[in-house]
Amino acid sequence: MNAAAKRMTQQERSAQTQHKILQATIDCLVEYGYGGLTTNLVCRRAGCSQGAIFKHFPNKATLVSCAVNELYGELVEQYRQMFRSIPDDQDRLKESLNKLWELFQQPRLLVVYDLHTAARTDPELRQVMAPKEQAHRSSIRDLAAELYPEASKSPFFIGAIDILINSIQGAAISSMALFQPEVHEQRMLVLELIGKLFLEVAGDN
Amino acid sequence: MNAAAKRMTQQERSAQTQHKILQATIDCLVEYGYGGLTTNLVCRRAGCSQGAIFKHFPNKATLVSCAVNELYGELVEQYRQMFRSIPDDQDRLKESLNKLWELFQQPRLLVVYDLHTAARTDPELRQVMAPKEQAHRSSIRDLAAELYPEASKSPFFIGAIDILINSIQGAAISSMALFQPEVHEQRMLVLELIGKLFLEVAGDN
DNA sequence: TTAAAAAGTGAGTAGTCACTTTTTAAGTTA
DNA sequence: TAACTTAAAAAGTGACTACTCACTTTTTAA
Repeated sequence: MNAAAKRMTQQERSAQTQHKILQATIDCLVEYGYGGLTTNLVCRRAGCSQGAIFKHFPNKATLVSCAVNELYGELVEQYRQMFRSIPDDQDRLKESLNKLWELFQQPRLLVVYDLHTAARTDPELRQVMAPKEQAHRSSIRDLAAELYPEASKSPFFIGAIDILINSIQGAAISSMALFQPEVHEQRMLVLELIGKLFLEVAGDN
Repeated sequence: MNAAAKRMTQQERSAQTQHKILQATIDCLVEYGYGGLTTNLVCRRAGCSQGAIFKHFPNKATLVSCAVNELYGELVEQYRQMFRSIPDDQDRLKESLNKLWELFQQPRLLVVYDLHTAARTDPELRQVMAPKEQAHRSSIRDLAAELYPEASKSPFFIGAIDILINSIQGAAISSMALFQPEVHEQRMLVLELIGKLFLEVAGDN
């Protein structure tokens, strides 16, 4: 089959299957959700045996934990790249909000909400998620402060960022149960209002 | 045991156990989440046999669907009562926002978010949740329009309500994974900002 | 009083789950 | 090369799942 992968060191071999397993776990989370995640599905998608999973990860909880690590890392990197690509002109705020909205609707982030809600009744998962979400939030705040240094001095700044994230996040979650069209209609209104709020905050100080 | 419950009509008997089962289902959803819901747990909490569940509900999906119906009904009734109790003075807006925040943090509503995220990867559940959430949202909008008739004429009104709900909802979901303190600190800031936004919308027209 | 109907019971079924144990293959070192 | 070590595959294991079914108990109708 795979003619390219011929001779590898044990370390390379091990690292490769570990990576395959983690990516497969994320894929399964996207497709089946946390509730539908099984080690069987993961190993089939990774193209390895079930035993291989337990060779690298002592149990399912650890597997999920490591996958979450991987996922958050990828997401934060994605933000940085995306925001760096926004030109520094008048429409920067509008562009930023638009991009952020898109980012928060993407399947990979929907998984994060899935994990959050599951964490409510799963203490072990909660312990994993708490620090990840903390770091995630503050990296978004830092990014916003970098982009809008003048606004970041306002005492309302952090609050405004949190409203922004929460409302985008809340919209994303509602849209999981709701069907899409209405949410998209609302998008413009929501973004306009948040924009207003932001300008007010920025001018407040 | 239950000396009071002696002679009942079949209809009464049936209705009573059906109600017990639905309440037990909601309780289990609160305590164990959607992912941890089992018919075994439900029947033990309801104090009946597992067979009784399947006498009244053809399968687990239908059981959950009926429990969701019950839950949403109770929640909407709760809103109405709560908002009616707010005095019509200057601080009404602030009071409303405070109450709303508390409402959305209560365990029974956290279950709803759980169901929303589960609905993403569970088409059957999604079909159940979609109309319920639609009705839920519009009943909140109606309630807000009743309370703030002048603001409700603004073209931004619905958008503002949605930001409000989404951001409170988003905060509630983050707080499931996060630990509590930080969220509570942010609460005042968030509510103050949303209040500003509201006043602006109200005066906009 | 008695027959029929409805409600409720609880052991049983097939299937799935996370995880283990045993076996085979691949890579490393003498 | 042969002896050894590690990785992965294959084949379990027991616990738990939703759901069923033969049966008992309670209510209704004749």
